[in-house]
Amino acid sequence: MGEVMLPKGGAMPEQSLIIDDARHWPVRFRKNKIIFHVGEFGDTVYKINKGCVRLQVNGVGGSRQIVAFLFPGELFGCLPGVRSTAAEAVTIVDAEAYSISSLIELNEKKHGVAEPLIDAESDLEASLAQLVANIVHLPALGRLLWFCRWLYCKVRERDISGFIEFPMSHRDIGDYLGLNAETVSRGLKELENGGLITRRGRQAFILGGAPIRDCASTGGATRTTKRLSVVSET
Amino acid sequence: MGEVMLPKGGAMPEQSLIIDDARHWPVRFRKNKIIFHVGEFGDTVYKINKGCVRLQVNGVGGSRQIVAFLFPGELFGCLPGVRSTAAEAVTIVDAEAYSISSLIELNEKKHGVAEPLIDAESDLEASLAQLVANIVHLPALGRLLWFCRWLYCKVRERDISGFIEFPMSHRDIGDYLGLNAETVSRGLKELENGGLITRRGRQAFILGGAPIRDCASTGGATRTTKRLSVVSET
DNA sequence: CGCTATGTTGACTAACATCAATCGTCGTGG
DNA sequence: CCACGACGATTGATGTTAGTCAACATAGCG
Repeated sequence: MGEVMLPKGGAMPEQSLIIDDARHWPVRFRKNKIIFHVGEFGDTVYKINKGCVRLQVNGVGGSRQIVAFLFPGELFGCLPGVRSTAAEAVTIVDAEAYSISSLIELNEKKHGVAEPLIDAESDLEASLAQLVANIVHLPALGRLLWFCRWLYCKVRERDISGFIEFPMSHRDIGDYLGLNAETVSRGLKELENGGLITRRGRQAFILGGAPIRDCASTGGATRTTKRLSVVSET
Repeated sequence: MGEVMLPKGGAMPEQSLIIDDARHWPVRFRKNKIIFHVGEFGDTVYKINKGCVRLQVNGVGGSRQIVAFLFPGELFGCLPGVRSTAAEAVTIVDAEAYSISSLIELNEKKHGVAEPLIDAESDLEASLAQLVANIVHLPALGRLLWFCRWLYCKVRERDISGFIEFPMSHRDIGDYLGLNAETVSRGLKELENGGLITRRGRQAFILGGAPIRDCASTGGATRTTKRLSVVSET
């Protein structure tokens, strides 16, 4: 109780290999390309090889709510039927596409095919629920810190000094966390001032010097650690 | 674009009858009884016959985030494996429990068994995404009006004058909409003053005199209809 | 009949959205 | 190679909304 669940770090492509016996083909999407719309009928499952995908819905007044960012090794579009969210490429995306009919066929011959798909949807629901909880109960700084820690677990590509890079814009981050781009900018600056993250250039950062789980106990950030500290009680 | 999706009104028990060939048994939960916890392994699907169930996660600092309210005819716990949310009975609940292994078995003999389950999860994801979007982009009054309209579609039990009753407390509503109980109370009062809803006694209400789709154009509420009007452009 | 949970109302405050202006970077085309 | 334009990031000033704290009312339940 009271802890914030971080997704299991890193992609697990080995688990998804079971489905590779089904018919599949490579696809590539350019930046900001719409992969599928909300409400359209879908019979294709995707597995990301490279890049970052966002799932989103169109909110009121043309606003956009991003509900998930997906990274290599992850599956999306696993439930056949009407798409409950839209999918767009944040960066250039290389993915494998699987036809659902082929997966169903395969599932009848071999058990365990459906499991990665079910797990993917289960994870999506869990992370969505956590997202709502965090948006509602954490202040802007807390949400940003949570996002940075989450991203740090997800993104495996690091440069020589351990920096990772934001694949998405501040506006994307804001549309995910329920903030606007200005607040994202201010918040990241404040986290940097508090020693919780370090930035270099435009969009590279690592979590502050200490190990991840201690990040809230480092730094003398005064008011920042008030409700922020709750986030790191893993 | 820009519209708020309301869930398809009313329960559709006839669709779920396909799964009734699987092994199932009646269960009853008392008010506030925990049906399953988040993170525990689940091999049971439930179909509500009577009452109201909430799905929720425990947020930071002991706070609670409700992610869905479910009503008669609806299924929950459809994905086998680890529960991504907890489930609790809002009222006394009568439900049917189905063992997943029995459903899987049945699915191999007869097609279409999995569809109601998949649809249930698809609906859950869609409504969760809409919930996030509405929490982020609508002010308190807008969220409450959206909730009332949604409830009015869902709850089929009405008394002679068309009133329906809130099954859940103001705190529950607040934990769903990202508001606190005080704001819920104030907001409902303001909606009533604006003629958008009518209350009688503690928790009964109907949507204001006009047909539902015109509810935002009725009433002279001045500032209320500013961003509220967007909600009703169906 | 009292206790507890829930709902209501008021005053105050802080956090974040909004608007606006500026800067930096990248990509394109002359 | 440089000029231009577009997009994203940054910074500042200001206002509104809803959270918080507190007190009280009411209903439900034993």
